[in-house]
Amino acid sequence: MKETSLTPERDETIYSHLHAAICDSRLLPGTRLPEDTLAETFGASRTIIRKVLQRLAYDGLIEIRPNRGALIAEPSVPEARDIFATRRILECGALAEMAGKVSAADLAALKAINAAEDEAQLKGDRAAAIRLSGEFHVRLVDLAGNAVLSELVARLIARSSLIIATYGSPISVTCRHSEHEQIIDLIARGAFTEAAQWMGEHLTTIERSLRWEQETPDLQAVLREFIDGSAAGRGK
Amino acid sequence: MKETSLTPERDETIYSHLHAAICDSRLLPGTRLPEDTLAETFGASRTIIRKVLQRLAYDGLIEIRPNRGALIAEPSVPEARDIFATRRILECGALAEMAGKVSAADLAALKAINAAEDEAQLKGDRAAAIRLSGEFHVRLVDLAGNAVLSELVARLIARSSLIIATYGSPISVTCRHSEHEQIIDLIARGAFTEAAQWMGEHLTTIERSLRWEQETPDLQAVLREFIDGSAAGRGK
DNA sequence: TCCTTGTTGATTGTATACAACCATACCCCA
DNA sequence: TGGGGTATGGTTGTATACAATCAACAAGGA
Repeated sequence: MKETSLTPERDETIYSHLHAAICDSRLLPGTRLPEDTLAETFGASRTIIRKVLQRLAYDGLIEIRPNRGALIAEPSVPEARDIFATRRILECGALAEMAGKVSAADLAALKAINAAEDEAQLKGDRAAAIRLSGEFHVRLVDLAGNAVLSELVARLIARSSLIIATYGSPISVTCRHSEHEQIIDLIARGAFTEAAQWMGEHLTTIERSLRWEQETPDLQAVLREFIDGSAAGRGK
Repeated sequence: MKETSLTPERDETIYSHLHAAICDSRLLPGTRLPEDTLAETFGASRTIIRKVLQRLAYDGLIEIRPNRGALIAEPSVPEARDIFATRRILECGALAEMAGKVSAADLAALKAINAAEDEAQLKGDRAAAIRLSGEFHVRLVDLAGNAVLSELVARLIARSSLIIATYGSPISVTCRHSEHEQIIDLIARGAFTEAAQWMGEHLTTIERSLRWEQETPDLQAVLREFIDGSAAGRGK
């Protein structure tokens, strides 16, 4: 891959690199992003880095705390629920507006993505599986032919990968292959209402597979348990 | 109006000033926004102005052309249609999730906004009427209790004011008072499904009241017609 | 031991200088 | 007279220097 594009739009390439790294869970929530480090890494000045960081903050992928620097966002539980609820509204709405706009080639492209995701899952490539799963949802919404809608959904899906990185269990974090297949079949049959209903349940399934409770390491309780254990069992 | 806030977060205040000016149609689509001029006006350096402009560009309220500066965005017809279609999906979806969350105080607040809009309309204060009409929609969606959804809708409504500024006829550009009233009534009765349906039709009504045709002065056609007219003496 | 307070190092916030670029206007040549 | 190449002014793009801020640490006193 090109290391740095010397000519134009360095900020664009830096942005996409960071965006990809976050969505692939190669940069985990909570990771700090000092401007100097990034500037050195990408061979750019802090001015460029700053522009990129602001854009990522708008996307909700990082958080910029005044005077304290940027870090990969850690979505709160309410925020995560809101994101999935909004995705349900948007993606189901997209399906409802898709009637008569879907070609056979579109369906074939979706199937290809689905197959690639399946393969990645079998090979144990978790990052690729998550990325392809997201791409399936994005491409699906694209079929509605609404650029504004597509962009909103793409952003929410990027944030969803942060949610999965924060709350997902190591296994079964991504969509079940069969559910995507089912949606494709329903669209092929022109059953858009049923497809939308399936999509709603599909997203609910993903949301349910997350572990909301583990948030907040609960330092107090952990330490107390440790002290109790050492006090009752072996002396200090 | 306050000229400059000397203390902190100048960018925030500058942003909100510009945002308000755009949404109130005091800055019309196509207006150029040179960095120097803005910097001088607000008493800040170009660094601050740049940050604000990027944020406005992200909101879709201005367009930044590389090396050529920023200008108030002029939404294209397809973009405008997409924005309204997306609003329909989101606002109707919000209504559907509102069951059991609406208090009497919420309804009273909506009625107050509606009354204020009505008053502004009677007084002929077009800017205030547009602003209050938008505020009604935003506050309504807030009742769903989904912060992510609220933010998306708020952004789309801000862009809608640009659409109205570009394509709206001088009269009847804003929502009809009675339609907002009707939605409040339906919510008060707990008829959220009907309210969502009404909202959909309401947004379609707004969209239909715009004049899509006048966009693109159609230079080619105009000139050809002119030439034909002078050449043929009258017409074809 | 705990709390307070001053210092220090690192990091971000802002302004400004300079380079790059585009659009206009001008001039020369056919 | 018109077309094309070229200066020029004005505007944006980028880097860097400096100021402001915060967190961590150390030292002093109760």
